[in-house]
Amino acid sequence: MDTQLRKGILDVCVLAAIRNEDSYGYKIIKDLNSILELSESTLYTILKRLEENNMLTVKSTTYAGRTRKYYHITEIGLNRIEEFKNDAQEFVKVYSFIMKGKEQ
Amino acid sequence: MDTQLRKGILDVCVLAAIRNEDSYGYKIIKDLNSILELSESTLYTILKRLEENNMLTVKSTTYAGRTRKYYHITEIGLNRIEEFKNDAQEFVKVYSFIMKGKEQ
DNA sequence: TACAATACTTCGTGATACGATGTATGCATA
DNA sequence: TATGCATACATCGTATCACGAAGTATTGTA
Repeated sequence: MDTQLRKGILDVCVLAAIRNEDSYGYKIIKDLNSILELSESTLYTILKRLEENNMLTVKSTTYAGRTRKYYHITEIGLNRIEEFKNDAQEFVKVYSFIMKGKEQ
Repeated sequence: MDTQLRKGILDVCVLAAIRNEDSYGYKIIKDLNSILELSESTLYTILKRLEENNMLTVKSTTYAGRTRKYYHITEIGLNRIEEFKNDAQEFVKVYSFIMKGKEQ
């Protein structure tokens, strides 16, 4: 997929990956893998940003001797997903324009 | 619309705006206005990039004493629009994942 | 004689994805 | 026991991008 378009959905994908249950970096990558390939550097950059924007909270734990950070979505994060619905509708409108060369 | 998502469609929108007939900056803004607001600085940046990427060609003219640059889409530009179709399909897949929390 | 509309240009800034690289542990297997 | 792979997170630097601000110049209009 085109890099720029990708940028528009990565954030929300990560939020969606932790919406139903808390998860951690490595698992998020595996879970998203079938729908969207994503490197570690990219994911951790996004997770950091999402935390700064209060879209998720972090809890550090230790599992089998390894550090593991669990991410939990916040109300603001859930709202972000909802807003994406509207954006997707706009996207479809613009898509129609692009394909048919005319609006609606 | 979210800035990042916007970035993913701006290029293709501009290409779509000149697909059926050559056009110039000021007119492109007016034409796209109903579907997508777009400032001059943004558009001219995009047009320059599209030219550098050989997605369009430019022909300078003078109309009523004012400089007017006509942009003409190339084969590569048309291909870009076609590729966007595939990207849009992927987008829809990812959208389903985000909304339903599951693939397919 | 102002002011709006037309038309294009340049500069600087803040976001962003991502490759490269690094650190550290547990586990299988040769 | 040594090697390599999977797990797990972190940081740095770079390229790309949209966009506001500001500027230049002409035509038409109130």
